[in-house]
Amino acid sequence: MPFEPLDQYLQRKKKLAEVKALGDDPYPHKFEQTSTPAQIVAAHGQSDAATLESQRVNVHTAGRLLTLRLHGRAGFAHIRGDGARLQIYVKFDAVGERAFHLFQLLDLGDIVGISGHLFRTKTNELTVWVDALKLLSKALLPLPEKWHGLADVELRHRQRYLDLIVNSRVRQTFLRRAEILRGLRAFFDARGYVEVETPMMQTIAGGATARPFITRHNTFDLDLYLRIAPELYLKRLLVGGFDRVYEINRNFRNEGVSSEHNPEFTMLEFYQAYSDYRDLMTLTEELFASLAQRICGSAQITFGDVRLDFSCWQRLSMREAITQHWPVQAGPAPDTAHLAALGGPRAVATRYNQWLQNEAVRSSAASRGPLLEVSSMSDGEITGLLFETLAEHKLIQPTLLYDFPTDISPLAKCRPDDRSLVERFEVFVAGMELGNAFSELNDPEEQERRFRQQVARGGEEVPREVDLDYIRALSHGMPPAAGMGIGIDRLTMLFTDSHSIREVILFPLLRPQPDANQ
RNA sequence: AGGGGCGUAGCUCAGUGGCAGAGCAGCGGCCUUUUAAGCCGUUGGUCGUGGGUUCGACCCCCACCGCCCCUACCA
Repeated sequence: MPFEPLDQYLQRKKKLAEVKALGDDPYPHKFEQTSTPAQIVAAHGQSDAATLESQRVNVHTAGRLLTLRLHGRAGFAHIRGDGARLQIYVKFDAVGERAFHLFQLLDLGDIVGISGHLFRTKTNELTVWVDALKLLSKALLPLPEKWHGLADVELRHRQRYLDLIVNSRVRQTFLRRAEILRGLRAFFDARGYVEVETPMMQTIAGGATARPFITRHNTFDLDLYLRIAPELYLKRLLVGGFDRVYEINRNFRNEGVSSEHNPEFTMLEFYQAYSDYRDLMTLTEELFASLAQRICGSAQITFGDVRLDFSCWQRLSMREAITQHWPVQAGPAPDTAHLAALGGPRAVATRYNQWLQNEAVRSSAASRGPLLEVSSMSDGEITGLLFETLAEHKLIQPTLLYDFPTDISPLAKCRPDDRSLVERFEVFVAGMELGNAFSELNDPEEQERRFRQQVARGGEEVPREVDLDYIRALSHGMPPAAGMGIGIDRLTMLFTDSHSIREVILFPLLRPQPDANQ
């Protein structure tokens, strides 16, 4: 079917017919490439004209035509393959009438195969002196503008293929994402972890609190949820005797989109038997430092206008974070003992709300933020909310935040000395939550009790029923273990200096356009 | 979901209450070492969509659609 711009589409169809009339197949099956443009540039980018002349390096290579400068009976062009640009020179005398005619029929965006030898032009650019030319694929649609490229963010995401052709930074970002995944696998493989895959379609969406997507299996006549976390299955594997497992794959959460959220996102989850969350704190610091080293060549990386140092971590309890980031204008900061006391968090939240209201009265302008709605919340939930409101986005340098309230951590083991807290920490960098880890609760009776509490409280983010098979698995005995989840998309944002999650997901979810098929 | 911003040629962008613009891409020429090639000529528009105000709307007003940013939910 013809696409816009129609005039150019039809023009290119006409050229395609002329190519066929020359006896050429515009879509041949293969082309023997001896080296890619990237390999040629890498191997000969430094060779001078005399060296190239004496060596006479012959190449067969291919790529997409990006620029074209015709000078009558000769012409220059750039092709790009494997991420690198290579100039080619096509001369009537060198290729003959028929091939030169084919050359004149080419459009920007066509994919061509060429053979010839390397030389340097007057301006000293490495160039292929073409002696044979073949069209490998006709492009019926034009490329975006060669100088400014494709800037419209929406178009870049909807037509990522164009973005990748035209914007080399985008290619670099996704190559780096792949390198991060390789680095993660290398890290865990080297430590004796087994990579596994667990169900993404589940009958009970557990392992996190989030609204799930629902889908349907026809033959079983069964509603299924797309998983919100692999956690409960990975821990079944701990029961089964895989003492170290990891999984890297998609989770699906039916929530809004933002620069830090996409409904499907990639998580790494790993579990390590006979360990607790302290071991994972150490492991986390090693992991981030080794990734930074592997990806950026240093433990320090640049993100926006800040320098992040992964060789130097801050460890902070949730209560300390609230105390430290309490707004000075709102009066004296609450101390951690106050936050730990029964009813303390509620009193602190009330004081915060009163300050907000006074502030709103004083300056008729917009208030500093919405009031905290804490009436139906427990102390632990309020503590979590206070942290998110006051401190989360201020944790820029790598931080391990620990001492989470038990009420917001149904899968974590309590601290032996304080049952209102669990052995859990989260990783914050650049104001983003990147990871979540804890000592895994393996007492089946306590786990069942906590699940039942959750279900009783209800809400769309909580499963409607208890995952009894998981409780049964725990009842067979799960070794003491620690586990962690790391958001790969956000991790990639950090290491590619990207400030929207949509820049690190090849095809982020966008609302379909009504005329998308026209 | 709420607030703010944006939407003009295939792409990148100007523009004004009074004939719709440029560069690139395209098309026709000239050109056998150019590189944002150049020179001459030229095609291309439902100005996001639908209403309204006006003698007249791309411009002002309203609604809707899409994207971006902030806030909320969330990782």
